[in-house]
Amino acid sequence: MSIEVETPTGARLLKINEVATEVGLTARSIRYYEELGLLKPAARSEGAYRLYDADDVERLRFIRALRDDAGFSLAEIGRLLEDEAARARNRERFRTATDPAERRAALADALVRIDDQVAILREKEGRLRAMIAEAEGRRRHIAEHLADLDAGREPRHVHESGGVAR
Amino acid sequence: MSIEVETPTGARLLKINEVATEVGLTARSIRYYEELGLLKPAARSEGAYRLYDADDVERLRFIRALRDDAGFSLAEIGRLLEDEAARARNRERFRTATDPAERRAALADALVRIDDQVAILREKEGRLRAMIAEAEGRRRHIAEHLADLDAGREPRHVHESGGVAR
DNA sequence: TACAACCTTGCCGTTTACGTAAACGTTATG
DNA sequence: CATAACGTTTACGTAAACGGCAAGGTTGTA
Repeated sequence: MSIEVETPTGARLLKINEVATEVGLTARSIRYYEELGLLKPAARSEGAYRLYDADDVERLRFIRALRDDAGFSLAEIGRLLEDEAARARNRERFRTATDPAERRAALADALVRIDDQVAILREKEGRLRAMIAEAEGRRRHIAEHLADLDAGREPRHVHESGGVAR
Repeated sequence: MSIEVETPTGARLLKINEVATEVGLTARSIRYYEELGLLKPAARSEGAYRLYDADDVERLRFIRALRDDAGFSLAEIGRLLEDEAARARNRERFRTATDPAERRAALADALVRIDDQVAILREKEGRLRAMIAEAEGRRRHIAEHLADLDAGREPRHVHESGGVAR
């Protein structure tokens, strides 16, 4: 009996090592994330194999980026993405809603959550930019001293040899 | 006998808990960073108390920012800041150099290292910005669906309920 | 000089984020 | 239908980044 389960839209579902390769994680990490409630595979095979759809893959990619690029802890990521139970509820809520008002509400919720995510990412970006600005300040300071030296001028009061990076 | 050791420029040296409060770290963390070779206090008191100067404080602030704001591991921070032995060497090299060419070389080295730091921070910023852009893409996608719904139009093919954040 | 308030070096404990192996079930293929 | 190649759960192991003692020495002040 084949495992070739298909999603409603016809896309293939991936087994854990397939998604792992796809998104650049290990199967162990993915299972761990599930244990933490960060994501649940869209389905399980007859024999209990985890099966992931495109949406899961996207979520895993996002998790990885939040971890590697943004440097968030898994706990923070959990808060950012909300818990998996709510995700499943909202997913079903949208999929099965016959009432347009219901579907609208689900989308509106998703919008608010994304706005929160963007705000948090923007704040982090701001702090990073501040650090860069500071580092460039130190750079200018040193370059200035260097210029003074090259111009034969004596440094007035070299209070330090140049700040953090010596 | 007082501990009031003074730096060449007359500034007071701080004891570990004083710097800890100053930069927002714990004494334990600071000792751990020393153990990892991230920084060594400028001096020790007669009775072996750690004594930090303004330069150390600045370095600790930078370490903290790299950890909290940029999300680097202590190992990465170590690579970014180079090892403490080199720091001490270069510090002494600059302080004691009578020859301007020597001093120039020390400053030039510092400049190169800061440039590296800035480049690494910039790269991180780039990845963060990419994430933000992606999140905003998702946001637009959802907003569009929402607009369609509100306009009474039927969604053409709601392949998902909205991406990562549901 | 007595003493509280700090500091020192061990050293063991804890949380996070997985790695790794055991023992066993599942799936695709010849 | 045999079997290799994958998957499952369970559980113990580990590196990173500290927290928190204990046992003792140091410092500023009364």
